[in-house]
Amino acid sequence: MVEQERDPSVAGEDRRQSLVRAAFDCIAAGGFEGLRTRSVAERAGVNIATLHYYFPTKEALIAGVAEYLASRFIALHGMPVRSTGSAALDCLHQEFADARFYHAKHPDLSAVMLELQLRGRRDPAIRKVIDPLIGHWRAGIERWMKVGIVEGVFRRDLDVSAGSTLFVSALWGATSLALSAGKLEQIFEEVSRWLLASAAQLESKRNRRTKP
Amino acid sequence: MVEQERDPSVAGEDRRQSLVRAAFDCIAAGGFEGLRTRSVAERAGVNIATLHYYFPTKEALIAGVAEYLASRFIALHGMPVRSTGSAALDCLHQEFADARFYHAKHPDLSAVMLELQLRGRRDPAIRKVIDPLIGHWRAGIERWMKVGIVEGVFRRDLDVSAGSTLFVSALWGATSLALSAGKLEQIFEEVSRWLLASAAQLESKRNRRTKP
Amino acid sequence: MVEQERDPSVAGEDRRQSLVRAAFDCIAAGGFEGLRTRSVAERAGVNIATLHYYFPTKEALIAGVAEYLASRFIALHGMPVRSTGSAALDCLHQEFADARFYHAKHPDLSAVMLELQLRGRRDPAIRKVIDPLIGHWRAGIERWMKVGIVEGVFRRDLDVSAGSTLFVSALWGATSLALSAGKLEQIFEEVSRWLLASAAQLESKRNRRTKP
Amino acid sequence: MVEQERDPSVAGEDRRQSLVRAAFDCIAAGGFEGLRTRSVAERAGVNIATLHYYFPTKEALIAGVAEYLASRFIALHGMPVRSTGSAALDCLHQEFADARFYHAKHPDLSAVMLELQLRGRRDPAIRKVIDPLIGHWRAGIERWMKVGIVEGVFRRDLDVSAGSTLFVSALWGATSLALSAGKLEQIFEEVSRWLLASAAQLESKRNRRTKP
DNA sequence: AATGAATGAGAGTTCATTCAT
DNA sequence: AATGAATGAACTCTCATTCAT
Repeated sequence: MVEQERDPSVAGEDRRQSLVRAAFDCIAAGGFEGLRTRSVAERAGVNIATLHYYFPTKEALIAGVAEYLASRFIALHGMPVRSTGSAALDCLHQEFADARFYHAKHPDLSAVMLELQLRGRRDPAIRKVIDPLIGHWRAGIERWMKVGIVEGVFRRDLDVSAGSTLFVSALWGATSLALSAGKLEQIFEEVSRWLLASAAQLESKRNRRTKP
Repeated sequence: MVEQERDPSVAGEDRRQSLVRAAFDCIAAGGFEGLRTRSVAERAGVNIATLHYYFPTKEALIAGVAEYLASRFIALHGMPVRSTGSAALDCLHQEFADARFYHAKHPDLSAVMLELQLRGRRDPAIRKVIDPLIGHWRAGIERWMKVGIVEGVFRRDLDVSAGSTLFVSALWGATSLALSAGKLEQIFEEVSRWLLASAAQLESKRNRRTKP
Repeated sequence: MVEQERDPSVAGEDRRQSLVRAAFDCIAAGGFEGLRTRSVAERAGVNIATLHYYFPTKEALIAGVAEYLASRFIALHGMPVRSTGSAALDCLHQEFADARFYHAKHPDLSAVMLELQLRGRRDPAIRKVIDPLIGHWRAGIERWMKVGIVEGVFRRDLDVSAGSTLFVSALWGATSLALSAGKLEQIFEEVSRWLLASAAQLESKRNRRTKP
Repeated sequence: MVEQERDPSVAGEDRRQSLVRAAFDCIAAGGFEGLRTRSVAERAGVNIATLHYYFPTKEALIAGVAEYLASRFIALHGMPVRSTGSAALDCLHQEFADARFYHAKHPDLSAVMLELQLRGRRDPAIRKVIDPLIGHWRAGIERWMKVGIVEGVFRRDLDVSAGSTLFVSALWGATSLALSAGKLEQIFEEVSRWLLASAAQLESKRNRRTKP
């Protein structure tokens, strides 16, 4: 995505970064199947030999992409959702908002994420980066679910371990299936119904949100 | 998975099939990234030129795999789950059972499915096969959700369109993230809590299931 | 040396042979240091991919050259020397004549032999072909030395094991140092003086040879 | 063989020397085929660009190695052999002792010598260094052979020109074929028989040597 | 229907060399 | 004097595809 013209002032770690970014963009555009070191070098505006100066092998470059993705994944967030009165529900809603945000503004991010995760099935080096990322994500969800229960907003009998796994699975599947922003919003409604202590409570929360 | 030894009596459409199956196995084993026509031909026990006699290009072969997958996906099912008294809940439970079944007995099926779906992002020919497959699946879920509502087992206010999408997303994500059979069973509990008209009703259903 | 134009009638084992010969010529011309598979393929009049169809790796090609050399080394001989009355002396003289012959008519043969032998220091696969070749050669010399002793032409106290080793070393060194044909003839005189039972006997033999 | 750690106090001509020595070691270890300027620079503990500051091209570096070899070849000697009473025979015996010495203690020296000599076939710059070296060596042998004749120890009819060539060829061949120390000693016995005026004389010489 | 042989294009990687600093 | 960064050219090897048989 980011076009990178040759720039003599860029050097060292910056050049590494620009190569990783170029590789990232190439993967986003054509998947691993179509990833060519020459294209990456070209996109970064350097010679193919320069790529190998920074990354001895293609694998090393891909590992660099995985790390880069991890950093971007953590850094980016969609617009904050309006409060429902429950910090927990807000937070989970935020996850959906982020997914919409990625889908709309950074489709490459989720594309590369999916590519890496699928490749991770056969590449332990990638698994070592991606699995913790997803694990960390799920753990965060689980923590907020506990908060929601303490808040008295979520069901008492919610199994936070299974629940967070289900939540992550659903969001992952939605990303994988490339659901539209509208669909994402719709299914969040159902997620709310699943989590909230009562339908009545949900309604009161929603009203507060939509009529502030 | 299916070992295919060269058999002189096999001819015509059968040879096509054996090539598609070989390609399927290759994709299951190494993904698209590692798919080599030579490996496919070898696995099918024929010459590489023979492969090209039946499939002019690699793309055509892959399209064949997509169609083959569609047929297998519909045909296979896991062991039937025990009845909960609700045909609808049974059916959705069956979906989870099938996912477990694929995961355990036919990991190649879900692997190839995931590969194809991801590739579909860049390949309209594949999308044309995979998207209807998933759409058909979701529609089936939606129909059963309606039945569940009519049965009086599922919540009245369940949005069957969003609900079926959420259900499919969750199951797809679970497959993609390679959740264990145990985890799958756990998250189905939460899916039940989400769908059922009341927690009490769930309990009564569960009791009937576990103590028949 | 042998230019090889693309010839559709050439196929199978013949093509292998033409590739080996081309590699042989390349090594003769530029040593291992300058051996390029592309040059070999070009010289054989085929595509580089064809070379790899017959020889999966460069190493395999080199092994083929070693075997080819072994066969040529055995097959070729210089003009037969005039008899001195001693079969043994004639035979050893013949060895020198062969060396002259190689030097004059097949300089590539000795060049490749030297290259292979030097490479053998680091390449067991080559040693396995070259060492037996030299060993076989030395054993032949040793046998003839024994004959010479029995004939009464060679010294009684000649140590045939050390002697044959010395003989081979000298001839190998002479080849390596690229001695001229004239020099080779001269040093054979000294070899004769070393081997023969007496100087007188040598003279009488030589007279018989030069004045038949 | 000579490990050369980066030393800031080393400069100018010394740095050149350390690079040449590093190149020498690399050739000894892997031959010309495997000679990489980067490895040489690394071994010398300097940057690859520094190597090119001192040697504009790889060829120049190799030429430097050839000269370095010439200097080392002259400088080194094996343990002095016990006297046989003949200075000439002692000297030739010393040559064999030196060959054994090189073989045992400085295998790199003979390895590089062989590599250079073989490369000299295609590289006039190397020939210009190596040929005089061997010529000088042969001339020395020839001088000692003359001394041996004057001493009355060597045969009167010994052709010192051919003889010295034969001697050098044999020793060169022995080195090339990597004869063991034992074999070298054995073949020297035969060399003695070839050179000495009579077998009786040899025996008397040997007795004097072994029972001093 | 089936194949062995052949290939053009291109893959990842290497290497001697250069250049700004 | 010395170097990190950069590169063009070339390397071995691969692969989908073609073609004569």
